[in-house]
Amino acid sequence: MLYFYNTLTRKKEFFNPIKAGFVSLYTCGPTVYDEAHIGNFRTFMFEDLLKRVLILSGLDVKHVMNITDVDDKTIKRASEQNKSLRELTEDYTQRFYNDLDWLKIIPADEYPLATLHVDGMILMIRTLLEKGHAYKEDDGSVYFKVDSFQDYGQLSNLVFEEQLTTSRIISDEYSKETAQDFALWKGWKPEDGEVYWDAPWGKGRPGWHIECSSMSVEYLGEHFDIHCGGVDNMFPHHENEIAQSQCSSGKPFVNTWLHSEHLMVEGGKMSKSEGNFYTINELKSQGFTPENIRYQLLSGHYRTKINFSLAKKQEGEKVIRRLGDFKVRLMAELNQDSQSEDLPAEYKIFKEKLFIDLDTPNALAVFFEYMRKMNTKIDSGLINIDEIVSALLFVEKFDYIFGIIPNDDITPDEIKTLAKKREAARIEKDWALADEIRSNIDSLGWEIKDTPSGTKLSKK
RNA sequence: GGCGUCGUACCCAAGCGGUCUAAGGGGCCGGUUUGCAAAACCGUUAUUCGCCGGUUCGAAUCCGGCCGACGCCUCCA
Repeated sequence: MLYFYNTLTRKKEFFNPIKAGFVSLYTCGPTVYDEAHIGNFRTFMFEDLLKRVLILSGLDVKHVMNITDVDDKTIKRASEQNKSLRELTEDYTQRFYNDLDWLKIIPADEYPLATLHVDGMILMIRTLLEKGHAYKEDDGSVYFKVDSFQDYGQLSNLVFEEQLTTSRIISDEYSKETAQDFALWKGWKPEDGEVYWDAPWGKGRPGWHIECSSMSVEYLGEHFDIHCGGVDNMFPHHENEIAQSQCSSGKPFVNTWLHSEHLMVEGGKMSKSEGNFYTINELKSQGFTPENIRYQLLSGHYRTKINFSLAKKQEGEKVIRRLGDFKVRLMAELNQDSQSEDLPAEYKIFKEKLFIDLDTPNALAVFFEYMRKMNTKIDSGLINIDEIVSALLFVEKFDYIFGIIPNDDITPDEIKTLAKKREAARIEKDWALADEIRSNIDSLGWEIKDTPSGTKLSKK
């Protein structure tokens, strides 16, 4: 039983896929004119979480994420750097994939590039023109006629007559009938250089919103289950997608819209135009691990603003170490065979938390309490093999969702050899030598712990 | 100006009218355990939920006002 907060209705709703057992999921991807920042990845991480929870619940997911590889910014950046549009966007797209991989985000099934799907967009624009939802301007641009779609504003809950005319609207360089009309097609201008496609109404390039409408239809059909993005995409991007898609197909577009809140940095929104952002590479060089970033991003609920902070890094390190130690401890107790495949009762509660609008903070709390309970049992020696096995199964499920338990043995041989020498010294009760070796290991960046189940090494 | 979110311990963060003398995590301090250290475990850290009123038998939770932070109103995850 899955429930999600649907932006369209502003309520938590029971999730019922269009086709039983299958979910069609579209998530707005990056504009590849620069490296993505941690704020962007908050959204991609949330979408990954959503996908993992859908899969955990037993559904098959088809996930499509677009890559915006043509727009004002990409064209501008390419020309500044004296590169072709293709060179620039391929580079940043690759970096984006690398960052996703590093963060342990499950890849989408499809990453359609806007530039390879212009034909579909032209078709959709033609339909909109034919149906009277769009009009051409003298410069070769085509605009969507917002007045022609009665439900415009339903997602973002905006009433346009009352809107303040902001400087951005006033300075809008395109001519159109009414301020809120938006571009489906942008007529070619000299600064676009080589970047243009031929359309029946003249050469130019697609507007931003049309790519998602067109590509989602192509990969998921006219009517699909879930569409998500950051809150800032609610308006205008998603609002415009709804308008385009519903007017062209005459059918409902998306059943469930999910939006993640912004990531803040020093109390303000992280954004490229403000210049206050961290890229993944910057965080890497600050010593962040993927697990630590995942912990920071997943320990708050996706619909609340969270502040990304270096201060929370220590907290993350501690939590990750505890979880890793717990897993190692369970493995060490795994000394007999067991046929048990049962998960502990707490797993059911854990799942229920996640199934109600991705409640990661409470799911974490459930797991931590369980972990404490199990540690106590192991301490007391009153644990049986079935409990160990089911705990390990729970750990596996837990980490499938959170992905914050680091991968196993990465200890270099040099350190292992030292640890063995120290073990020998300890058996001889040569504490001085044992301590000397320990401090030696310490200075090499590794920590040694003597536990009831043996000596353990971990990276500091 | 319009729409909207948030303000809970030293820090992060649940809570959505009674089970709240408020979960979970980090930190601090004290303890058990241990060759020492670490880990693990136990205890301690909010009679109180930005402030002021109201509704109610009952409010962190609902309503009103105020203060403060933040977001959207066509670049934006």
